Amino acid sequence: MFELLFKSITDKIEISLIELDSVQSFFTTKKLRRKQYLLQEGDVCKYIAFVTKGVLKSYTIDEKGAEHIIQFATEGWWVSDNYSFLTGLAASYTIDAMEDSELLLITHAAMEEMLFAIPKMEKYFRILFQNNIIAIQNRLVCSLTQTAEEKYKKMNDDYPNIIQRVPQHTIASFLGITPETLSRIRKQRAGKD
Amino acid sequence: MFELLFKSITDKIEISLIELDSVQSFFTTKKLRRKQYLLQEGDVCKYIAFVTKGVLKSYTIDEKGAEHIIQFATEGWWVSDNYSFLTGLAASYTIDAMEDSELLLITHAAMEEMLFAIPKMEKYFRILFQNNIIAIQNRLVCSLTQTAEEKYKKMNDDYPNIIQRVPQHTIASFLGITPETLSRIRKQRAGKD
DNA sequence: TGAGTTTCTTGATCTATATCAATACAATTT
DNA sequence: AAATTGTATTGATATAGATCAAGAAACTCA
Repeated sequence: MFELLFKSITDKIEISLIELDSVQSFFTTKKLRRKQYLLQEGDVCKYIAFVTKGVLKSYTIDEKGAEHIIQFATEGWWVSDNYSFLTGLAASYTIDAMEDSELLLITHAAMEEMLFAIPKMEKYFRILFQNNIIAIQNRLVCSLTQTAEEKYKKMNDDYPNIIQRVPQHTIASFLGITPETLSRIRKQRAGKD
Repeated sequence: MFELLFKSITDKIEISLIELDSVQSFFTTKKLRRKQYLLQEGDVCKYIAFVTKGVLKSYTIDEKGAEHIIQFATEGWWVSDNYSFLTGLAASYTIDAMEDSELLLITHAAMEEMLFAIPKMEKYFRILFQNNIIAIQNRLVCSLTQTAEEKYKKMNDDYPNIIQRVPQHTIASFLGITPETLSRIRKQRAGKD
């Protein structure tokens, strides 16, 4: 259950088994069925979640009811509405499971306690977030500069795994294009590469 | 010189004056003239920089020589190519000054030393980066969902200050639209609000 | 199993924004 | 002050991708 989290931590910082054991004690586990919510827009994001199994998506919903995907989270990734989690204010993102999933949850209070008890975990999260910034900025550049086809190709190269596990119209939303456009791109591309 | 940095720190964590004094010792100062580079694409990003005066932009350059703005940094903001800074590999962003500017610089080695000497600075950067993620994700959502006019209006609301200090075609690039489109939007909008 | 839902495809049409081009204006530099 | 360079405007035209619409697969779950 905790191996993936421990790996994520030991990849970034030096930490003893005893301390890892202590880290573990601040988390609770949760299973989500496909389509179940972890967080609904307007609620307060009580936990940040580490995915040990499954796929989740976080997204906004516009006036027309269309979803705009912020992030996919699979095994080994964190997911939350950072803004709501930090401030305690209403979340603007919805998070739900796209497959039956298993999570490690930590509340805001438990997080504070953990960081106080094991200060080196600050470093873990600092590095985690720094890597995250790099990834999101990269995605932002792509969204500003690339054509629909280039975006899809890059998605294929970077996250082949996600493409296989997630419906096509959800990929389209993640890339900021319509499902119709993605369908046409795939048709054109068939056979390429 | 260091007041703005100290403010940024004390806004986020509890820290003594003695420790702040120690923080200060890890930085060097630098002045940049308008149009001078802090970092050129392909070089290694040796420093992260805290802006105490002026405006900088970080951007990529495409095959056609067009700039795509990643970020503006004014007084009180950090700027760097995080990826290059962390890995020591070649930077994909260029950073230069749009006004005569003053910076506080810290090298990778000095940063490591500082975080070792004053571990609570990990918390400062963790919070800084967490806030950064919120901001970039927010920008990403806007770039995926909003029209050119909505983007420009939001930019006006969120960063009126930047709009006044930065040429219009650079704002356009930041928003992912052409200068011509921005010019037309401004014409239409004249008188609105 | 089969009725309902969800997802994908394809075609016809529309539109926001890009591109190309020319001019005018403003700000630096010599 | 002239020359150079950078910036903004405006018009004409092109186009990538959106939207609308309808049918075909592909799943799910009673």
